[in-house]
Amino acid sequence: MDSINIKKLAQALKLSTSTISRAFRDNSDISIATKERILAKAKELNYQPNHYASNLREQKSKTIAVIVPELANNYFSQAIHGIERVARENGYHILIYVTDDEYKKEVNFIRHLHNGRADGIIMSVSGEGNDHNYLNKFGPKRLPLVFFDRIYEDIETSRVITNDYNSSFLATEHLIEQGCKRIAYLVVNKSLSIGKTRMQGYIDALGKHGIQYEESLIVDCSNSYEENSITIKQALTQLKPDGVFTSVERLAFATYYACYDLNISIPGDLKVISFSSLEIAPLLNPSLTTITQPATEIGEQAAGLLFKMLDNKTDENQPEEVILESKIIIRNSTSAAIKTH
Amino acid sequence: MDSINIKKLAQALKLSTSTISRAFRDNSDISIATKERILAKAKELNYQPNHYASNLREQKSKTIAVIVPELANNYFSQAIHGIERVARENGYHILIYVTDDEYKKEVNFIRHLHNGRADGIIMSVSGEGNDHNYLNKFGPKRLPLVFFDRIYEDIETSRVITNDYNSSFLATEHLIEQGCKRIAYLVVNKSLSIGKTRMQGYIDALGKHGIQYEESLIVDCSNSYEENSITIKQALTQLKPDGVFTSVERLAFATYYACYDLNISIPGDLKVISFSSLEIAPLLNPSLTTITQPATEIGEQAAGLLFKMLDNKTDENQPEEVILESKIIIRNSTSAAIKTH
DNA sequence: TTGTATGCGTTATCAC
DNA sequence: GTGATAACGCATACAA
Repeated sequence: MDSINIKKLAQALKLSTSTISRAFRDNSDISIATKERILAKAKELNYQPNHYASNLREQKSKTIAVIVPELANNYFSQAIHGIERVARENGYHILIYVTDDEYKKEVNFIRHLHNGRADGIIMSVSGEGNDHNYLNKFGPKRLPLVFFDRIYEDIETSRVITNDYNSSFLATEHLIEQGCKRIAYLVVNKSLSIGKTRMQGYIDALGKHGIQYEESLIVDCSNSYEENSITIKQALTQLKPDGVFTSVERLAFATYYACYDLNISIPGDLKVISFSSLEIAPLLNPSLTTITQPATEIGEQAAGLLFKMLDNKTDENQPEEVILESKIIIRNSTSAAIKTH
Repeated sequence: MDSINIKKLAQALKLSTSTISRAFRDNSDISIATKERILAKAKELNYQPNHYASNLREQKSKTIAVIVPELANNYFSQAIHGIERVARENGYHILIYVTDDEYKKEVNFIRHLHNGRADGIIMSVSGEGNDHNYLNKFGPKRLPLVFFDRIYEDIETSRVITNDYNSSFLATEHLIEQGCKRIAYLVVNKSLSIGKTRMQGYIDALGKHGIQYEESLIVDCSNSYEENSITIKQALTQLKPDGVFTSVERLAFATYYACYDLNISIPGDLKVISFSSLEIAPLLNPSLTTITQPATEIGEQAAGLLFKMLDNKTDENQPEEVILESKIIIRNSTSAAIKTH
């Protein structure tokens, strides 16, 4: 190996390795002169303390892992960006893991992260339907963990969520105010906690306005584009709703496509509102009314909570919960006017 | 520390650490019985070989770094997904670095990656305008590097690109065939190699069809949404183009917004085509004609090239170049018909 | 302020 | 087939 290391740098400077080491840590006392001499030479020889050796010594990795169900989704990419920003400020690196909504991958990732590779985990979960007690099996050795958006209710740990119940309630109410009487609710997985909370807001809003809740109007979709296309078209033709509330952006898109195909006019025949962080929602045809979550801020807050835990500023038995507000942005897809643009 | 390590596992089983170690590597000879006994106990105690110790020993990290200009962009998130998939298959982990298009961050990331943290780098560059010779300063110690999409022409290393010249030529020709006579070209940074290549296709297509190239029709935009909005509105009102070709998806969105504000009808008054990987381009108002790059495949191929290098299957002096084809998908934003929708 | 010695957790080499 | 030991590169306790 011709590569540089602390020993060679020490030799080149006729110093000991400990002095070199000190030059790279802030705390230790070392004369400014030698420190500068060392740093200069280090730069010249392109030396950097080996990350793995340092971390082995210090028992921490300055790395956090981010686990998300998908990447090609505006919400998650924005959230990750937020996490990235905060992590970078704190000198941390970020490992990315995508589960593709597969529970097994999630379990696998988490398990393999418990080998020192990461100091903490920020996750939006994928396996609500499954046994997620696996997280408790790590006992006190479990890495600091922060949930965001999609959480496991029964795992005690810090979390950043939005007020989904409220938003759903208001969204449904908005549709009602725009004249909708038969509002379908499209969800990816009814059993997901996020689906349940959002659904409850929908149900309660119906109740408040004296509209009978019909279970058939809950349309359970999947992660497959093709399947959803069929499901949604069936729902539209058979149930004949005059409003659709989708719990995920993807389902709003699918609804749009279905309406194009079926010649259903939005918002004339059908009004659509959706959870979505899409920045170009105003450019859709028609522009989409959205419940927009503060994705970037969610990421930042999640990272903030994790760093608090890493700094031992959080009582383990008192996980923190941050609840952020989403905004309903009304656009043409729920306009009471019949004519589209 | 109550945490588990190889020594404690060895004690618990009354075996030596070497035997334990062997159970976790594939090659060494070890009796099946003890191996299974070890793995079982390991699972029970939740033991995994410490990543940092292993990597310090083996001098590799099983980690690759991905550096991109931005995340909240369909192209990059799809590309990263592709990289992720291939990396995972090979048992590698992924570190993400976002430069926000800042050259300094890029240099900083790269420099700090040369401490063993990553075995290789996949990057779409941000600093074309600057001195990127810094990459050569590492000499033979430079980490294996693969460029994708945005590259430095003068750095010799493997790369995955699309045939931008061709696509631009065809895109421009398409606008001409739809009746455009004054086609503006919107670019983020003229000096970027990717901007230049794409621009040349535009210029040559004009030439082929006997249209005079006007430099004023090249509109140099920035990364700021507000600035671009002003720039584009000015360009539309002053230059009065009847077609716009944008080199980045973001500029097409900005053009749409500008047209909404200025009451310019697309495609009636102005036809728009853009490089874009947006999956919902059909849902825009009007649906957007795109040059769509195979983003996921680009990511997969880039990862593939990197692993080839890591396996020493690439001659260092013979970097590989993969050129993929983009597809032009014609939609309403370039329709010859006057009426939208 | 600087140097010496030790150990972080693992794996490879060499014995047995 | 298994065990003892050195070494990976670094950071700290302690000595000087």
